[in-house]
Amino acid sequence: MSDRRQISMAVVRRLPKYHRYLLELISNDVDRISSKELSEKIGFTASQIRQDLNNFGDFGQQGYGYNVKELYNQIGNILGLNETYNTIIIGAGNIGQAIANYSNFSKLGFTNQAIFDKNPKLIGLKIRDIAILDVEFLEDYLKKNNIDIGILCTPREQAQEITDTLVKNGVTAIWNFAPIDLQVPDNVVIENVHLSESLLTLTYRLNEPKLLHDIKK
Amino acid sequence: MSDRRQISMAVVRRLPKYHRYLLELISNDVDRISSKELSEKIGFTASQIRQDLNNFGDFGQQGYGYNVKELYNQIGNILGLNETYNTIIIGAGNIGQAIANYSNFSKLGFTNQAIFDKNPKLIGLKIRDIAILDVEFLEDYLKKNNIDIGILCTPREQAQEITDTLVKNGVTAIWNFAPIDLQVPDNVVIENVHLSESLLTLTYRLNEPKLLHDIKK
DNA sequence: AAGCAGTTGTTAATATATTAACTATAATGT
DNA sequence: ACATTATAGTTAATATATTAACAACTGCTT
Ligand SMILES: NC(=O)c1ccc[n+]([C@@H]2O[C@H](COP(=O)([O-])OP(=O)(O)OC[C@H]3O[C@@H](n4cnc5c(N)ncnc54)[C@H](O)[C@@H]3O)[C@@H](O)[C@H]2O)c1
Ligand SMILES: NC(=O)c1ccc[n+]([C@@H]2O[C@H](COP(=O)([O-])OP(=O)(O)OC[C@H]3O[C@@H](n4cnc5c(N)ncnc54)[C@H](O)[C@@H]3O)[C@@H](O)[C@H]2O)c1
Repeated sequence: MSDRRQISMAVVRRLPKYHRYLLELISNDVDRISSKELSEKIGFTASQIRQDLNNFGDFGQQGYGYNVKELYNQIGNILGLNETYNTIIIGAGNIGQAIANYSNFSKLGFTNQAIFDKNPKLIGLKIRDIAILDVEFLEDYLKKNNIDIGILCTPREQAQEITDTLVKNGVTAIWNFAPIDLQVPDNVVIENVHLSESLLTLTYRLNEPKLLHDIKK
Repeated sequence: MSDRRQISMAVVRRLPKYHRYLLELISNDVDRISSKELSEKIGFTASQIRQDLNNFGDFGQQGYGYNVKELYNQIGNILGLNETYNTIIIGAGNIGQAIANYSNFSKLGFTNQAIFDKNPKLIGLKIRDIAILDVEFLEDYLKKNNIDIGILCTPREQAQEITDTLVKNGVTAIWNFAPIDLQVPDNVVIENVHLSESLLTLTYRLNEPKLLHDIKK
């Protein structure tokens, strides 16, 4: 019987970490690993590791453990890395350029096909051989090209409008760096990278001891 | 009695979002808001909002709701934004420069005091008036200056070594962009921004419907 | 001034996530 | 071949997080 329980985000967010640690094991020529050993490296409990993996299949073998290479490939497949992805970046500012310049994403199967901006000073420039195009042509471009993921790097004010254009033209995944919660239909997936929020959790924790001491109930 | 229960990260990660929405309300001249109204905007349940806030104090008033400005300030204080922070960036590449160029952090009280790199081509250049220094002088610099937060933007291979230098010289908070789990003593707080992991959760979700259908139990 | 509607703080119930315990099985050594 | 050990998969127990319920209180209306 197929089993369509949806996997919780808590589990999903651990998967890339398994993937990363398994790659490290491969590069150290480790062939097999038990949940217990992996537990000690990765910092999850052995039980959690077995639970997590079992959501997706029986990848291990009793008395033996997991074959590192096979598990790495399986998790890669679960994460969708058996496919390749066409991306575009909208907003060629600080973050947009940083992402465009990062070469490692292509190793994972991501190909950035275009960059869009509205600033005439940027339009026409190239980043790693990809020209920055006028955002005016975004809709047109989307109609002619099959884009899987939109990487949204514009200021907050423009983010929803760009999102609407992306969604209207068939993009179903958005990696969003703007500090806003985008409105999209149910079939579109969004992953937010809210850097300021991330930074504020750090200052929270820096001050927490003092803070909790001061709270009187 | 003071009450030192430690607040769960689930709660802490929601706090910056409250802060952001409250600022938006302020800029829309909204004076007061109930947990129910806020719930509709922010997308948490009203119950959760009241629970979250009550961890830190009695900020609302029955029959009235919350005073927006006051709550905004309270949450700012909880997040440590009543203090200011000196930061340094280590690694002046794509991400390091993107962060250095971003002007909004200073509005929140973060002052980037220096940038370090080991690439001679970068050393001496300036980003928003801050010179890029030779990382050789990092330790020396830390001994002479009071730095609250290290922003780690080097490649993975160098990240632990830089971390050790930071920690050894009194830095107790690290905002880490390198794809590695840093080892630090208990008193040091780390916030990871693992961009590749974030992107992989997106591809996971793009493929999830097909994936779960294929899993046979 | 009294009563009603609205809303919090708080406690209780439920749901979810994590950890532990157990069972079945495979690998290994004698 | 058999016994022993290791270890996954799975079920059960526990812990955590979320949601719901409700009593206490406030502000507003009449
Ligand atoms: N850089 C950071 O460290 C940082 C930190 C936190 C949040 N963010 C967020 O990330 C996003 C990008 O930040 P950034 O620092 O790269 O900003 P940036 O100003 O450097 O870049 C934004 C780019 O978007 C372009 N743009 C504006 N409107 C556009 C439109 N309609 N279509 C296409 N392009 C458009 C601008 O011309 C600019 O080049 C912002 O929303 C910002 O709030 C950035
Ligand atoms: N740019 C991205 O989109 C992206 C995505 C995912 C992860 N990351 C991670 O973020 C980190 C930075 O990425 P990037 O794209 O900015 O890389 P980058 O190569 O552009 O920049 C790294 C910088 O660190 C400097 N450096 C190297 N060793 C150093 C040392 N010991 N001390 C000081 N500086 C040193 C290099 O000279 C370089 O300027 C990396 O760990 C990378 O894996 C980046």
